Amino acid sequence: VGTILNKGEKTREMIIRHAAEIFNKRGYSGASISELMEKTGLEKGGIYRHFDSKEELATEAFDYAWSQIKQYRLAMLDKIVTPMGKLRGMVDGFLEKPTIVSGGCALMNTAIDADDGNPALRAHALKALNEWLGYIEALIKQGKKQGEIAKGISPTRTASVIVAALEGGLMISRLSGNRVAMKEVRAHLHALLDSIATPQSL
Amino acid sequence: VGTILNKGEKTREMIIRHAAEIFNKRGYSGASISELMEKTGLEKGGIYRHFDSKEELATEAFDYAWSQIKQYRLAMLDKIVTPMGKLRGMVDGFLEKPTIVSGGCALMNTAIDADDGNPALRAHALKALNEWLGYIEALIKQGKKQGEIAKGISPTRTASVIVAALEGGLMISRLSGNRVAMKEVRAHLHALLDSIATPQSL
Amino acid sequence: VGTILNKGEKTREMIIRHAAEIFNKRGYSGASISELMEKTGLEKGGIYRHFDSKEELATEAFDYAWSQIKQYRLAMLDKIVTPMGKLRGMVDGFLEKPTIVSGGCALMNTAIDADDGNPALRAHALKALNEWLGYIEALIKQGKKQGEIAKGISPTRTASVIVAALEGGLMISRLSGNRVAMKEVRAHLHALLDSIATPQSL
Amino acid sequence: VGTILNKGEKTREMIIRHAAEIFNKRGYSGASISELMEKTGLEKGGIYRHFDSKEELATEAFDYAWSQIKQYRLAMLDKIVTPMGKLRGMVDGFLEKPTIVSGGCALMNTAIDADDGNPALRAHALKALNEWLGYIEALIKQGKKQGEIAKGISPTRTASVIVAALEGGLMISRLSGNRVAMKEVRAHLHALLDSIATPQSL
DNA sequence: ACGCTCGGGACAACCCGTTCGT
DNA sequence: ACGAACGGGTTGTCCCGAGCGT
Repeated sequence: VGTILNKGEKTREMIIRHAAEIFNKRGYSGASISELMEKTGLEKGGIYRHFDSKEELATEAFDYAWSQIKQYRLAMLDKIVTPMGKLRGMVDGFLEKPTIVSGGCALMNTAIDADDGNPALRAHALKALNEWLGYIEALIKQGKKQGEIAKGISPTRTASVIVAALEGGLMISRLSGNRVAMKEVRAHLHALLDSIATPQSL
Repeated sequence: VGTILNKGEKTREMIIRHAAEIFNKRGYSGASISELMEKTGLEKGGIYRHFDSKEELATEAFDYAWSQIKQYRLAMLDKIVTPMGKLRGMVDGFLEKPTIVSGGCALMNTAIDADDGNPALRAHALKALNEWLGYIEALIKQGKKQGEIAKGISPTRTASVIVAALEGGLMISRLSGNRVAMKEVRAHLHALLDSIATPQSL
Repeated sequence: VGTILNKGEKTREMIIRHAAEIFNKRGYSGASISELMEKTGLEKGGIYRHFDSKEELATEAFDYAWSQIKQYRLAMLDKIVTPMGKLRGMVDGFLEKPTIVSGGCALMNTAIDADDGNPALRAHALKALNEWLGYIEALIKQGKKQGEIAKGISPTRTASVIVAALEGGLMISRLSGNRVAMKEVRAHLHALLDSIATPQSL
Repeated sequence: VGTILNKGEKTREMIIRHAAEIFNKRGYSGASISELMEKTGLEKGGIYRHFDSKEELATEAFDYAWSQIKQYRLAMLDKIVTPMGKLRGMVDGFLEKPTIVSGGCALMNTAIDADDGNPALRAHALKALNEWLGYIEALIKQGKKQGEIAKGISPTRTASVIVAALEGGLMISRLSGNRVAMKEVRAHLHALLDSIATPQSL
């Protein structure tokens, strides 16, 4: 962002950008270097100059995808000030734009793809998940401190439920080919948020 | 089950059984016929005698996995009579035994794996999903008819939320390596079920 | 022909009939037992009961094809009495019906297919070729004896030229997709036959 | 020829050279990439780098074989000036060196091999055939213009007959294992050429 | 005797990720 | 950054035999 990159670094970033999409669509073993060659216009040698192996490429691609997702989702919540507002905005954002990198949610895709074998990739996905959960938990705590959210509410539970419902809803919607499940999940989560808000904050 | 199978049909079923596990663990393109050869003890000729292609094998393997899951989950709920009881049992069953076929939930795995490319497999997963959603919706309707569930409750929403939360929770738990998320989701869903129950039924 | 065949022999003959067509179309290595299975409606075991190997099948199929060709071509010449008439009839017959077994001339196909490797098949083709050449040579000799063909004419040369021109013409015609070459060859061979006839016989 | 080739192009040409021989000997389906690997000393990857498929390899191999044949046959006729002389030289050349690429005449082999299925290869063979026929027809026309060949002679017929007889004769000779038929055909074609020559040119 | 069911194992064509010299 | 080559992997087809049932 604003960083000045020399030629090699720009190429590397360009490769990662295309790789992120390919890995997200095809999965680790379904992705192929040849498809990456086509998309980037580079030869194999040109790719392997920047990465030692497919696995390294995959992890960097995931990190890139996740950083894009974070950037987009957080930017959306930037102008909202209250924790509760941010939580509602996050839920709505998932319905409006469920997919940042084409191919679905990179976190879920990678989690499912890497959970048997490929521990390196799995670790990166886990880190991303914990960032997300942690962000929500922090919002809950902040909301409680600010009197916006009731004292008894468990940050862990709320975070788990929100992430689970959003991801599960996205999976259903993508498989069904419609947004029905996502909309239902959104309505449910708004109701959940209503229920954890303090009376005076409503 | 009690069916009498001749030799070929037994072999075919044995292949599918192993294939279900392999496909569920590795995904479609990560699965290889050679691994299936090792597991079954058969040579290629012996496998391809029963299936025309990897894709046919994959769809049959998924169908088998799904039938196993249904059978197990439904058997668990067999002795429960009320719709609400069945719903609670379903939620609890997911925590107690989240995985029937090793490698995770075959439905979610296949949904994620097949959503870009492989429309045949995707169609089978979609059918399974709709069976599940439909089963829950039917329980809700039945509960309403029996006065156990409040009239205003939307079967579609409830079904979507339950499935989404369970699957999303499972994804989180598998990635985290612990059952925290699953437990939180269970608690949340029980609260949801409490909230849709009629006062007198509690 | 008129022979009474029991069940096994009838099946065997039926297999050969289909095999002749397949081998003639696809060549030895291009032909596959599975295609033969489809055509015959038999399973592999049912085929291999009657033949020990693909090679045996191929040679028997060729012999069958050649016998069909001979039968057809000779029957056509049956009512013609003079040697010269038979020669002209043979040339004309090639234009009218260049192919008895579908896929082209079995003799040429097999000769080309088997000339590198597959000596058994090659031997059968050679035998067939010699039969044909011998038949023509015999006609020439008979024609000379009967005063229909000039004394100085070489049977070997005439036979070689006729067979070569007919087969070469057929190859050209099949490749071109039209009968031009066959017609030119026929005209030429008729001129050749004119030139070897004795003056009084014309 | 005098072209400067870089490494890849040299390898590619080397592969084609070996492929031409293999395809000419074994036919399309009888040829195998493994044999090509042995002959070239390359591994699979090294071959498939230069060609996308067996079919592409086969057509390029045929084109190469045909170019070799043309080059040799035409070089032989280079010092001969009259059309009639070139025709006689062509006929004689076929007896002296009937085969340029080992395995027989690539044109006839490919024509027979590809006439059922493999339309791409067939098209290349057809093009080659038409080049040859066209070359002879051009010689005939030129000979007529120069008064060396009688006016009434049909170029098409003469070309068809010459090619048919040569190819047919070659087939017989290769099958018989001797040159008898080729010699007879040569004698016959010389007589044919005598007969179409104008009196004064003899 | 005949035909089918089942399986073996070699081999087919082709693509993979990767390395290395230039 | 490319171009060339490697070698092991992929799915799938080949021909064939052993054994069962009719």
